[in-house]
Amino acid sequence: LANLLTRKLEGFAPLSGADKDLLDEVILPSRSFGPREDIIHEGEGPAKVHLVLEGFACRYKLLPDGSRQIVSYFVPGDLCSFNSFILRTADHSISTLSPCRIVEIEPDTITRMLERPALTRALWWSSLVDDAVLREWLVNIGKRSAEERLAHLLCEIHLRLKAVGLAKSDGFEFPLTQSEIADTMGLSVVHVNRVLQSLRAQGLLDLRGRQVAIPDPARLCQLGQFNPGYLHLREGTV
Amino acid sequence: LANLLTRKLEGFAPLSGADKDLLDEVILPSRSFGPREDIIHEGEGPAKVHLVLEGFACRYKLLPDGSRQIVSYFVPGDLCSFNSFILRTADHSISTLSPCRIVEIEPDTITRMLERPALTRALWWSSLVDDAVLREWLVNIGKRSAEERLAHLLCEIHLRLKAVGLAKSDGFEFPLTQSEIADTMGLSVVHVNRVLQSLRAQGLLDLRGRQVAIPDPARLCQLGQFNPGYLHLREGTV
DNA sequence: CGTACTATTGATAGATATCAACGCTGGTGG
DNA sequence: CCACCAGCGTTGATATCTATCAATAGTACG
Repeated sequence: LANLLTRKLEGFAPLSGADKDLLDEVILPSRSFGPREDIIHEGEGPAKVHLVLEGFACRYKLLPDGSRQIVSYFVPGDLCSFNSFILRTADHSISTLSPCRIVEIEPDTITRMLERPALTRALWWSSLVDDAVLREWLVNIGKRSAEERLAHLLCEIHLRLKAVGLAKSDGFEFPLTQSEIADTMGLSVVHVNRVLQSLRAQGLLDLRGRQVAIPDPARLCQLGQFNPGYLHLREGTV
Repeated sequence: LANLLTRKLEGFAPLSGADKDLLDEVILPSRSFGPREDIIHEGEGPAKVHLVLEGFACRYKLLPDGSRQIVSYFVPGDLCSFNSFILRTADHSISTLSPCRIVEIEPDTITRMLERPALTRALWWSSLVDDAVLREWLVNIGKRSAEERLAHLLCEIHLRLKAVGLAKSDGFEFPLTQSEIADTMGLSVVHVNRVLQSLRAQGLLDLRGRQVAIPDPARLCQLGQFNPGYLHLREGTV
């Protein structure tokens, strides 16, 4: 299992040996989290930066009526709370979805990383890609039907997981609940269930247990109007 | 008319005299744009960074069916295309909404700004706040009814404009078309029109011409579940 | 073997989109 | 100066999508 962070940051530009050594050091002590465990609570002050090594996590916001909107997923290789390094208080919470292995990076270490121009640029790039994903999610929820939304989401996750070597070309492990998918897509659980069945019936997507099968990725991309440009991956990784 | 960029960046932390001098120099040559004029096209390579001095602009993405989703607004003091400084190609377009006065900042100048730690941090902070706004938009579109959405949007713009001295406590200039609002909120024009009428009838919001009146901001905030924390403004500015 | 969460199904209600039409306004050209 | 035109706001009628409510069945887990 190579260094996922290195692998991800090199999706932007190659790093020097010294940079990679530092990254190897960064990911040393990792911690296990159970599923549905909060990592950062809304309103908390600056904290460590978190890096997901294994499992799925998410950023979410709670609404007054108790419902929640998930605003990002984190898959292995993703940095979660980089912004908490700068902002005074978190405006959202972060929690695991599945069991996770996570590195908690100390502010000092971050500072050391930011002393290296190539790393700084790579981290910056990475956070800009996160922004791009967020914008695409906004488009997804704002403009697409429930069926298109789900197709698009699964295409995105598929590609993101492939980029870190965690997906086969015809499927991947996806340990989310239908209710969590609903919270992500701004849909009700019932409707998510029906749309998933419809996709299954069309042979586009089979989500059962913690496993997704995508028999024909191209067809799913077409339905979801999925254009991977916003992920800013290098050619080889797509 | 003070330097809006300075004013905005000092919303994070005070800047030194030298930093402010540099910012004063940065905003020197500005350019006028008409309404509905594209500034950056999706797919273009790295370009200048843009700073809005006057007017409203937006970031948007086009969909295959020709409709568009607006994913951010830019008001005076906002930096538009900071990411194009790093990413290879833009995954979205930027265009004016109203007539605008805009500064085009050369990459060299940006580099000079980034040589100053306090400015770097302030710019970073600013982009993190943009992210936070984007997340809140996602919540807005994902979870709130059309009426709540519009209320929330107008509360946000109200506060953002107040932070740069461009709004009175009971209203502001808002030169957007109902169709542009619809493209922002993931709603149809017709529905936006009806919701606006309903809000007007409730005495919460009067949008006519290019002017918005908000007789009772507190009541509007309540309807929109608007909690300004995500804007990360300093106390004084709220 | 309960208990609790997850997936599923049916029936119904509500919100929002779509289609079509019309008036108003500001600008433009004759 | 007036007539025309395009874009915007508005209205009504209807269709579609998605939420909500309620109930049941499967599944994991102590």
